[in-house]
Amino acid sequence: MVTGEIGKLMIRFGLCCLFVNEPVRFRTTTASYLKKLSRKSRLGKLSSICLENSKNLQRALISAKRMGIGAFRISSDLFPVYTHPETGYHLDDFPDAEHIRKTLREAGTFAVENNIRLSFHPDQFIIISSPRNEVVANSVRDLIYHFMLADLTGAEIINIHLGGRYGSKVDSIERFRRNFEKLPSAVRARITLENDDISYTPSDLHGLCMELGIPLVYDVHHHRCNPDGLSIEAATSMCLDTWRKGKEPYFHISSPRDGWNSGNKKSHADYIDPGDFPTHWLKLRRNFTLDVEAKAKELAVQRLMKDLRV
DNA sequence: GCATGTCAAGTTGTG
DNA sequence: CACAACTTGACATGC
Repeated sequence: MVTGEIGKLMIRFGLCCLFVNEPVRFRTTTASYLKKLSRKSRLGKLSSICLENSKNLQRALISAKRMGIGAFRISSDLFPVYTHPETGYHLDDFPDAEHIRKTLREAGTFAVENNIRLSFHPDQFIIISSPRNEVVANSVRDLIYHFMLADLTGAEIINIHLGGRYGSKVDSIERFRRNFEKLPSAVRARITLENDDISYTPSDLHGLCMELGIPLVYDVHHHRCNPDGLSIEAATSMCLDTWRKGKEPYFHISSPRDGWNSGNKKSHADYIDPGDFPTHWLKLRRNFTLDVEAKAKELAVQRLMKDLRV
């Protein structure tokens, strides 16, 4: 059983990228270090990091299964600095390329067999709505990198934000719409959009998502930081609209580290305050996945599952 | 061996 | 105008 069961409702709890108490350690490196190495030793080092990270993904899923965690967000750094302009590389450049592919496919099979959903959440540099062509081009490249990993592991979701405002949200949404078409259709099929904590609310994104067929990931913490006048109930149902039947919606939750009355509501706390979980969600008639964004990682997921079963 | 400084990228908001 | 915050630890380096 990978889902929390509350009455008839099934909530699938998700962990983001890392564990604090499990023997799962993802390695990384930096472009400035790689630049000092010859091409051969550079590729050797990267190959061994990527292979180890792929094995760690398997370990991560085994741990998730044991804990009843039903979704896992894979770190964008699984293959470090893959799209860097100077030290970027391709999987086929590696001595261990086939071994890495096999390891990632096995992780994907394990996820399917154990009903664990996989996703990616590329970071803040991926901006499809930027007025700067170079930023858009880099973002497209990075999304294609994410797609490669998603294809190997079977991850169904690549979740991004709309981007900056650049003085006009309406114009920026229009640019997103145009630039989105530049993505290969296989990549587009995995993209979701999430409301953010400073600019784009569920109301801002709903029309675009409906038109382009992009599922809207509802982050209730961001909605509280960056409200649009909609109640949580209304925003939830607006986001659910964008997920076609049979596709399980994603929600995100977190609690503010310094409390709701502080100047800084955005930083994430170690754990989720159960009071921040919208009671309305317990009455939904649809199953959903809830990614828990909390610093205590799997401990926070386990605590929230326990708190909600009371 | 341990402490420390560094790390590719964009954008916004604060001081 | 400069810098921190999103996230975020892990690594190489230097003592």
